[in-house]
Amino acid sequence: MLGDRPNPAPTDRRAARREATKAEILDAAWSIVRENGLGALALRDLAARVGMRAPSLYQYFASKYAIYDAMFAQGARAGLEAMREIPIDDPGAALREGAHRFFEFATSDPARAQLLFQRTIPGFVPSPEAYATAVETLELTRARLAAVGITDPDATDLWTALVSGLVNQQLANDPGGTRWARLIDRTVTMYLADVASLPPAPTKGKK
Amino acid sequence: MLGDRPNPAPTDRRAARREATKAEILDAAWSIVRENGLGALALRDLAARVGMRAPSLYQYFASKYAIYDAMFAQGARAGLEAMREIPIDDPGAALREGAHRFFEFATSDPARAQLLFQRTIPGFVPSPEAYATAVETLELTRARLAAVGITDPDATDLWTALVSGLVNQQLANDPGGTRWARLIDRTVTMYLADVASLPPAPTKGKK
DNA sequence: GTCTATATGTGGATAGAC
DNA sequence: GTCTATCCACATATAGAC
Repeated sequence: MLGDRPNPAPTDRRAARREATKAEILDAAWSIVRENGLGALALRDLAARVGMRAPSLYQYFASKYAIYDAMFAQGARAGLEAMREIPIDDPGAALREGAHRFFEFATSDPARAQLLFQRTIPGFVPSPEAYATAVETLELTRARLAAVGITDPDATDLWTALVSGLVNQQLANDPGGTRWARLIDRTVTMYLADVASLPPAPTKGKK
Repeated sequence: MLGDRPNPAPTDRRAARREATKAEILDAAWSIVRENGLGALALRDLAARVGMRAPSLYQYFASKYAIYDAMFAQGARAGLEAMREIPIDDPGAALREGAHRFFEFATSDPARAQLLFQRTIPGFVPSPEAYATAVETLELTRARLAAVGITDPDATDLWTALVSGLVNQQLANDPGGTRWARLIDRTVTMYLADVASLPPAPTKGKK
């Protein structure tokens, strides 16, 4: 039996090296995508950036979609972390801070936003695992709203529409600028006034 | 000189036939795009739908981008027409009707919305002529807001953010549903209250 | 004049040599 | 584990049949 396994436990070493290479590939993918747009990711270019030929990438990712999926997971994780640990001073402040952080997260990297929030790559659908992180972020937002006393589903949907609207207009019509960023506080104030003016909305039962 | 021009004036006939074929191609392109997504437009498929081979399309459009551009122009024209002739009963009603019409226009055809409002095809930029129609629609909205007494640029930007936010959330998270459509009236009311509560904003001069 | 046949270049992806 | 060679689908361009 001696010598049957020439590598007693180098498995973790291999795995670590492998993970490092995958990370390197993903970094290169992000740089391409940020430079030339999300749709401009070509495996040949990507391979060249990490000193490989295109087919070698298939040792690390099963397909181009798998690369997009890993990028989606990274982006979603970054978004979740950006939204974590917001100090709650008063009702309005927490929401305001949340809006600012999300806006900053989304507009600071247009390519990432396109990957996460628009379904723009033909045929690409994020895997359940990758998507779970995105859902977690939404849950966190929901919880934050609830902490402020907002539990009405309509009010929650309205909130997401407001924030996403500001982000979208900023990205589409004034990328890199502040035309819609300047409207965040006003929008939050407007939203809070609206929610306050409406009845708490009965949790169940029609009319 | 006689006989030099064997076709004295069939030019308009030819032109008419040609335009008809172009229209037929565009119709087929829309149907493909609505079925399989905006990015799924392949010239082979498109040609097959109109009984041609791919290269023949180049007799009618200089490139694939030219097809997208013609589609963009058609979409923008449809949007402009959808927003025209809104009866102005009272300030709120006109805005409300405008929001509903735009929402309906944008959400009723996701592929068209993607072409018009998201820059999703790599390398495609609408021609100035096609884009002019889209700008015209925005001007119309601006004029409608002005008719209601809203001329503050910030208030105008806020309006577009609100409407686009509702549209985006509807398309992204509940396509074909009414989850955000139901919030249009509430959003308009909220917006009008906000605009009314703020000072008219001095047209010029800082502070 | 209109379309077909054909060719080129660029993608993603796979098989097999080393 | 990385390479070369290759395949297939696609957009695109040109030559020539009808």
